[in-house]
Amino acid sequence: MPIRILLADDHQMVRQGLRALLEQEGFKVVGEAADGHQATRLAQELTPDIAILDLAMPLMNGIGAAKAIGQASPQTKVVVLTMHTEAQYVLEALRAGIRGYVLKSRAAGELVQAIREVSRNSTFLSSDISDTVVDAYLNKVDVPTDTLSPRELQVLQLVAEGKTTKEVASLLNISVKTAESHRTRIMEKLDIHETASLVRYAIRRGLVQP
Amino acid sequence: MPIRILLADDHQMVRQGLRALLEQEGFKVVGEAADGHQATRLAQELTPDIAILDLAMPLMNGIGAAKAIGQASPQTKVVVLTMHTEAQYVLEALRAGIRGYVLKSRAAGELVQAIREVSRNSTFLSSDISDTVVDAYLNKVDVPTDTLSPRELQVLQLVAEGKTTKEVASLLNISVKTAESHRTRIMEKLDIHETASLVRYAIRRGLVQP
DNA sequence: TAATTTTTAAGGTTTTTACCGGATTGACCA
DNA sequence: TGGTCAATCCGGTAAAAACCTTAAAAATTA
Repeated sequence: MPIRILLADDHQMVRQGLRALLEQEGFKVVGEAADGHQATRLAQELTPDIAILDLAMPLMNGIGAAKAIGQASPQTKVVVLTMHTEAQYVLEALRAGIRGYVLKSRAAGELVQAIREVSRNSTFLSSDISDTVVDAYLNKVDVPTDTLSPRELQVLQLVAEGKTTKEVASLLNISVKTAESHRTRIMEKLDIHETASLVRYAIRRGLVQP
Repeated sequence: MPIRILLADDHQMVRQGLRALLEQEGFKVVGEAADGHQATRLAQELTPDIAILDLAMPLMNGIGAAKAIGQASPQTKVVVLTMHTEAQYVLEALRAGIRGYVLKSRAAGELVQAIREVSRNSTFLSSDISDTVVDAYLNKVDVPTDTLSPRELQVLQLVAEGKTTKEVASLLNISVKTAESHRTRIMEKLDIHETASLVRYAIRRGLVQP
């Protein structure tokens, strides 16, 4: 029985390319998602063996999606596929429970290898990921953590993407007032008082692309 | 005789995926490049019919590569493949002599269509490209793009720094209304509709630090 | 279990934006 | 030299968004 895969990347063209590559290798791509929300919903519905998640996605980024999928479909193992080599991203992903971390700058063979390793319960990190990062994770060295709650991170990402409070509310299925509350609280916590600074903060945190 | 294609994108995995898709369609990918320099060299060496260029590449970006290829291999037609929908990217690309502009967020079919159109000397723009840009292009109207006036750049920077419109006005010794109309005009020019996107644009332009 | 944080929400107020308009200056061009 | 156009400037009004305060389930943690 082929390994069943969910593919999440915000660029349809990239997804189609990856699908072609993966199907050549005998994997079965059972679903595609363009954002973290959709990925989570599809993971719950399809319970794929592997979810391949881009880190930079709108509405909900890869980290958020990894956590959500861990809840919605525990048997699904997550492989992150990204351009980011920075330690911060890797560690955050590992803490979110991902099993593989593959760089887009590497050959497709690495993704294939990652899928095979992860699906037999091992882990896989692209060869460019420094050993120090892994050490840091294993030794549980303290890295400055976000004081923001998961929900707040979600709201922050959406705000930084340019969503209005109304849009945020409807995307998260909460009232406008609640969305407002979240944003107010984020600003309080971060001691930030304008949207522009919030956007810059979100970019520094890697929640959105510049 | 199949259409001969040069593929340039800084992510090997994406290139491999696109190659798979294009070869399924009967095109012949004769070369791959990971940056603008390499793309230019290969274009000169291989004189492909079509060069597909990502805009975001190291060493030399897609625009620079498009111009260089126009010199090095005049018979090669350039199709830009990117995630950017902003007017200034599109127009800049058009001015650099590109023949197709395709968004990565669209289906691969659009890239195929673009290749066919361009290779028979037509042009192709992805359907998400704003109508105003298309109009500007079709009417050959010289629409100002990133040619923000000095005053507008000033306002943009202040806005991106988190200054309120009121603060901008007082810093520049103009009325709030004037500051507002500057910002409105900036957004018009850039085809951007929220402050958050404006901030991200300013960061990309290097006007402010993230 | 108790304490705390998170997430949710509303009512009333203030601020900002969107959209309409027009005026002036200076540069460029036919 | 008169016309055009971009840049700069400013105002009114209606709508939208943000802000302030309060608060109560729900989830987490101690």
